Amino acid sequence: MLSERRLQVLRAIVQDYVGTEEPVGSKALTERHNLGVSPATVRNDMAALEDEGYIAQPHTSAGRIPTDKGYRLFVDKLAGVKPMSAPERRAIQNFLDGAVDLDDVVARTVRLLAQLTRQVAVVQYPSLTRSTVRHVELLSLAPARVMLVLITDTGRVEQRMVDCPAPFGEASLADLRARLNSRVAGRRFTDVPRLVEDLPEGFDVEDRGTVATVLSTLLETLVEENEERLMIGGTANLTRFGHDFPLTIRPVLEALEEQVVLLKLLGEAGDSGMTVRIGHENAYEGLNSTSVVSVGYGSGGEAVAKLGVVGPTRMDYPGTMGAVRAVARYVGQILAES
Amino acid sequence: MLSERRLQVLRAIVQDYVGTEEPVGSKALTERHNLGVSPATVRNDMAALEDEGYIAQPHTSAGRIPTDKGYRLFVDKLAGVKPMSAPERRAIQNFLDGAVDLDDVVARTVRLLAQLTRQVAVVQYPSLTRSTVRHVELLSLAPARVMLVLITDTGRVEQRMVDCPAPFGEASLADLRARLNSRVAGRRFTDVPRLVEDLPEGFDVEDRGTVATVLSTLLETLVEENEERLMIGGTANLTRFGHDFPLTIRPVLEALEEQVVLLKLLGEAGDSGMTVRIGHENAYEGLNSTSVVSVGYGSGGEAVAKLGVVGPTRMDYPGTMGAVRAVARYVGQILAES
DNA sequence: CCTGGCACTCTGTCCCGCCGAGTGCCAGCG
DNA sequence: CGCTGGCACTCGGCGGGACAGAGTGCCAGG
Repeated sequence: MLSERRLQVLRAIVQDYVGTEEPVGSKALTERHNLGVSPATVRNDMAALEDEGYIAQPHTSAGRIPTDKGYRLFVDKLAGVKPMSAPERRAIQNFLDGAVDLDDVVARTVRLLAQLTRQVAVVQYPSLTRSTVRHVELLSLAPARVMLVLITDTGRVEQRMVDCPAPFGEASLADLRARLNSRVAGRRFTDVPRLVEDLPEGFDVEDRGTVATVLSTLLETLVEENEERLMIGGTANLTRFGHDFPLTIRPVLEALEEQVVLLKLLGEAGDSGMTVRIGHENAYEGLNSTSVVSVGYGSGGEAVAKLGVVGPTRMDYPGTMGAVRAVARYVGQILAES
Repeated sequence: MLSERRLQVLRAIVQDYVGTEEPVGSKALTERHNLGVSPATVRNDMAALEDEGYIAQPHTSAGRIPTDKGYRLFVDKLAGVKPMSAPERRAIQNFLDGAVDLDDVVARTVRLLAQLTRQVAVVQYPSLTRSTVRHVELLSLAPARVMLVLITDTGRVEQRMVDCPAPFGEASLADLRARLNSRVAGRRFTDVPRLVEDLPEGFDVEDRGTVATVLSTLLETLVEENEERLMIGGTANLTRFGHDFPLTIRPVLEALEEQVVLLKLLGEAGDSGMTVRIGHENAYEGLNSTSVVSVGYGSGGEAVAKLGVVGPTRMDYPGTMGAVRAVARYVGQILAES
């Protein structure tokens, strides 16, 4: 167990290193933080912290920098979440309130997060899985061709074309539309399969095939759309990454383009509360020198999707976490209102 | 007027510089291209080319590099468009054929372009302006609340919420839906305003306000959606930009995030044929050290949107132009089929 | 357990000199 | 008149050496 002062030293090292981007030495530490002890003492503490793996030296006789393990301890025990100031909160709210539709909400959220944190922002579109059906519309485009439109409570619209096995009259279509909506409107997506299971039985034999086809397309849509979309922004902030540029930035840009990677990344994060993944804690190799701060957001108390930022492990964790949390909260409110 | 040989020298300089990324000198030129003359002669030619502003020296006694003006001449007069090889064409076709919907087509196109050119790819979604209406759907969500869904022939779906000035019955809604579709289905977006102008007149007085509201929302959607969307990819290729990294790359990343800038960029490009904007020819300052190669694409003979790539002025113009042209052609085919 | 002192180790940087690539110019040649 | 070889000059890049500064580890004393 580390003594209280050693923890303070670690905290000071993290703070200074985040601020200056340079390895921090014992003398500078005692000058900038009044620890009440001499540099020599701090040196002993640093040696201990290094033994434990919390900090490291780039080379002999250089200052120390925190390791991933050091940041982890810092985040878990030494630093809180820095709340946004009142003006900041107002600014967030104003900015998000201007959104006109779901796309706009997501787009604004990305911009906002990127600006607030000066890092790369990632926002997942509200997931279908946890949302509910507002309406299902069926349109006859040709005798044996139906367009299926699915509208969700988060304002998202998905459409699919259905080729029917047999011609399907307007009357039957209207009938199906009515029955379908009465069963699934307002229900959760996950419940839909169960709810429509026996629906074909109420129809004429010659229409059953078509009904079944439409239903299976609907279910397909629900599943497929779990291949969720996301939006990223603030990549220009990557230029503030470090000096050893191309090498660090390249894999990050690649990762950001691979939506699959990002979705997995967000998916792995805990479902409730804020998750911080530091450096090598990220499964994807290209992100080993970055940290990901993410949190779920949603219209009710329940999270429907996640958002977060990707930045260098050397980031201002309290500030970033504060911004991420605040933005998630307000986005949730906006979604609940609309 | 420049002599034939001087043009050859310019061409050789561009080719070598693009290949090596290093200023090219007279000796190296005579060795790598058999111009049939001595370095001294080439030096005289280079001096002339420099006087005319086609090439420049980074410092006294260094080799020459092409200027924007030099690239311009190269593109206009000295180099053709390098056609894709047969296997490449097959690969393009195979890759694009796998797409399942419009989003997928665009996404695949971006990836493909980025890979082929090893640069940043930009693909504009097919514009609504030039496409036609497939169907307009109206859904009653509440007595005085209607959802408007617009489906285009390119498979795009847009939806808007409409708050009506007065309650609107199901029967009226069905009536409006039917009349609206009979007028606009299959018509071009640009014709819609004219076609629906007198529609409210056929309705009861108490419904006219609502009908007008719905129509104006529809028209709004058409206009607003001219704020067209686009997709970009291959930003990781920016890392191959040059040595003076952060300075060059930052404004480019910023420009890429500003969809407005990009749309303007594509919009400024000529409507027919391929457009190449080199360095300072780009109005946006952040892109002064990049070139933009763009071309329209579309399902018929007509362009419905544009696509292109953004790369360093020092790029392989013939190859890039060939790839851009080929991709645009195949995307057009895909759109025509679906 | 903390402190001041001391010797040691590195890195980053500046300076210098050299090398090589490239140039411009000129006189000569076909 | 245009091409060529030769020549003197310029300049950036690179390697070596010296130096300063920051930081460390260790030790003896309070």
